[in-house]
Amino acid sequence: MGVTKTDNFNDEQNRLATQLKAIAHPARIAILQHIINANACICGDLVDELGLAQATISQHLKELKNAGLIQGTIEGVSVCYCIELKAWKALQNEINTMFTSYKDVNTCC
Amino acid sequence: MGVTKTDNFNDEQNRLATQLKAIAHPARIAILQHIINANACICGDLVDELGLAQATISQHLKELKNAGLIQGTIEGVSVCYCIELKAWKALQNEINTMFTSYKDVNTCC
DNA sequence: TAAATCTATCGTAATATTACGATAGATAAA
DNA sequence: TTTATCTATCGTAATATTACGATAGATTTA
Repeated sequence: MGVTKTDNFNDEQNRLATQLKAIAHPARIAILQHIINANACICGDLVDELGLAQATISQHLKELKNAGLIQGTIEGVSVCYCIELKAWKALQNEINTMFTSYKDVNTCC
Repeated sequence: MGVTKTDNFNDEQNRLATQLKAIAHPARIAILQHIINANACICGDLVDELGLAQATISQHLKELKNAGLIQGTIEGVSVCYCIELKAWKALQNEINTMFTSYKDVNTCC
């Protein structure tokens, strides 16, 4: 198969999984870190930085855009990408909620 | 292709991506939530809870184990799983570091 | 207008992931 | 010992992901 059985899970679980998948790739992590470090935005120099083909970078950027985590603005001939603060904070929150929901009570096996 | 070019990225980026991938699936999120909610541990009732085949659940558990996020203890005929606190906290920290590294300075596009 | 530059998309090949039935192995119960 | 119960693994089919060359579209420069 290869199809995730989305119906078996609730919306929250599916949405969180989708967003996590968006950042669960070294290239996309590197892209996000680069955008963050540049403080402002970044365009096609990601291609030089990451050593991946231009088509590949573009594809990764698209996935981050689809996840709503970044936003692109056309600037002349190039495109400037930056973090979408709202979605960024929201995802951070959701992840944190999951992680902090585990209280270490020594009742485990 | 389909092979991630691991060599293009540093160890931190690759490790983080691997662990994120481990939790970037609704079934595995549901499994983690279930383990957390049960407070102690959980065995094969995940099969009843999630509506996935036993082989599928076992496979997901294996991936979480491989990521070091859970730990299983044999208890008679069944196996009891629980969160691996150390790895859990470590991942939470790494993720949080990434998210908080973004300071919203209004210099973006 | 023509050439140059940058990015997105298409098509495609290689590989990974997801799910499940079948089955094996291990322990408990009869 | 035999049977029942539970979990892991194997094999496999369906689908998704990753990467890249080629190319198209859009804008700027010459």
